[in-house]
Amino acid sequence: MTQVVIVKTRFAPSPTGSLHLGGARTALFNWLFARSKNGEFVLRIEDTDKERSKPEYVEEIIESLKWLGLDWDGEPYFQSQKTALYQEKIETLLSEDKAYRCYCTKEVLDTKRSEMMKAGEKPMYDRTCRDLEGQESSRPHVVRFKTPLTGAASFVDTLRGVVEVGNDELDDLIIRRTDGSVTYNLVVVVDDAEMGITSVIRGDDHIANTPKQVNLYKGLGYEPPEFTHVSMILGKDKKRLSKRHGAESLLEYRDEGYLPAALVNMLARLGWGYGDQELFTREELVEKFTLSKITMSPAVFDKEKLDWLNAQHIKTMDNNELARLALPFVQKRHPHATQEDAEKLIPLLKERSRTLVEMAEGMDFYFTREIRYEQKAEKKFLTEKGLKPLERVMELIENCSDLDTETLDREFRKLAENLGLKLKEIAQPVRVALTGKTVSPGVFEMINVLGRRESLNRLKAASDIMRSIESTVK
RNA sequence: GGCCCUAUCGUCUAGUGGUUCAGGACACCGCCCUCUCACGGCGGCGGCAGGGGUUCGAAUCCCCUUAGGGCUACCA
Repeated sequence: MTQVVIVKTRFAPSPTGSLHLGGARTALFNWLFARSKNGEFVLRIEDTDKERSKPEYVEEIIESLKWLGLDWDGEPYFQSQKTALYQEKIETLLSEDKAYRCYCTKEVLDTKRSEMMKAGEKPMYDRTCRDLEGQESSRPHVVRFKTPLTGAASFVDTLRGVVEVGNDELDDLIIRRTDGSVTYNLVVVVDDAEMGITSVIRGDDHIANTPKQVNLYKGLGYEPPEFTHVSMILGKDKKRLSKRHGAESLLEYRDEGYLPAALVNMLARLGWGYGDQELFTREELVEKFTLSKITMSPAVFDKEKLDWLNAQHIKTMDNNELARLALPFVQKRHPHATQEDAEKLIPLLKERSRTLVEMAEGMDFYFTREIRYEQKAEKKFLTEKGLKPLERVMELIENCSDLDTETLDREFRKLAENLGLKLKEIAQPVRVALTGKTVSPGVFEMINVLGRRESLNRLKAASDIMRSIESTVK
């Protein structure tokens, strides 16, 4: 009988803040590994810190993961609901003499620690209560795990190989607080083991915790899983990413008009590579992802590269889908905009927008009734000299049988030639007339979506201005 | 302080002892394309942190230094 080992990974955030880029990448790697192996990926909320855990953060984390498209198997698991299990494990450790009650107060511990620091010693618990006779459960106490006094704790990291730390470096860690609540190191071990997690993929800030946890695995009679520690994500100043670096929460990127596909691509390429390939779809990532290709060194997050990636994904995305994602951004500027409007305008903007915000801005011309001319644009292009050509353009649009871009292109060129002008000499004034700006989508495309009536209205308005200049001059 | 982790262009990375005076991408700078802005195409700038070993041969292996990061909580 062959035993098939199914891969099972987990993302285990503590709901003490928003999901940030580092956490999102950890989640992504766990998700990718599970999906690439046809395994399971579960979401576990580590809410054992009652003080700092907040339900709204749980909501935000879930919303972020959904936005990225990282779906988990089953229901989210909350550690706060599994206290009985943890208490049972602690009682077992106690009864097996693998843990003990410690009656030292926090104050005593704190002063001892600072004294040790002052004396230049290792600030460790002095194990006063480790071998105390007669353990009273009625007195206030914490429960500490009996870390072996000799030997070493080691584990295999997928990327780094064997990591070993002498047990003399390790403290007797607290596994249950005075108030009876349980602590992180105990709980992760129990859960990872009980849930059957085969591969723990987490931030390398946990690498120093792992040896302690390995001792716990042994003490509880569990087999440790495979560990993979992923590096941190840094800001431009090479410091750990924080508010100072701009967007901290993943949802801020959503609100700035980035595509989930682009964020996933970005996060994957930050600390992982597949030859020279830069652009990946989610499916390709699942297909090509391997743990061994993860980089161990910390990576600096470069927003300019995200911009580029976002533009690339915008360019290749299906128009309808893109319109759906862009619509909220358009409606923020123009509340009456519809899905149809967005779909009509997408082709004009998808080649020239880096974000959905830029895309929505680029659509302004379509929704604006009264064109407000930029001063520089007006002065340069709405001139007396430009009046005649503009009038000819109006005639052209009036008489043009079909306002598709090919016809317009052909007719505009013909007109330019007849007038002895370059195409740009008529295209620029028309652009200003239609948008008030010198930068916009192509004029033929704009005329096409605006339609004959509206295009003529705008050209008429511009020509009136040009005429008034003419009369002032005279 | 102690312990642990990391180190290729400004940034993300390819590279796992020899077809590499180190390849790609972003950014930047030229040129081309062009109705503007973009897109795109072509080209350029730019790197193995430093020092010792090992080896016929080192970006690749080992050691030291330096730099950055983490842990050292009744946080996770």
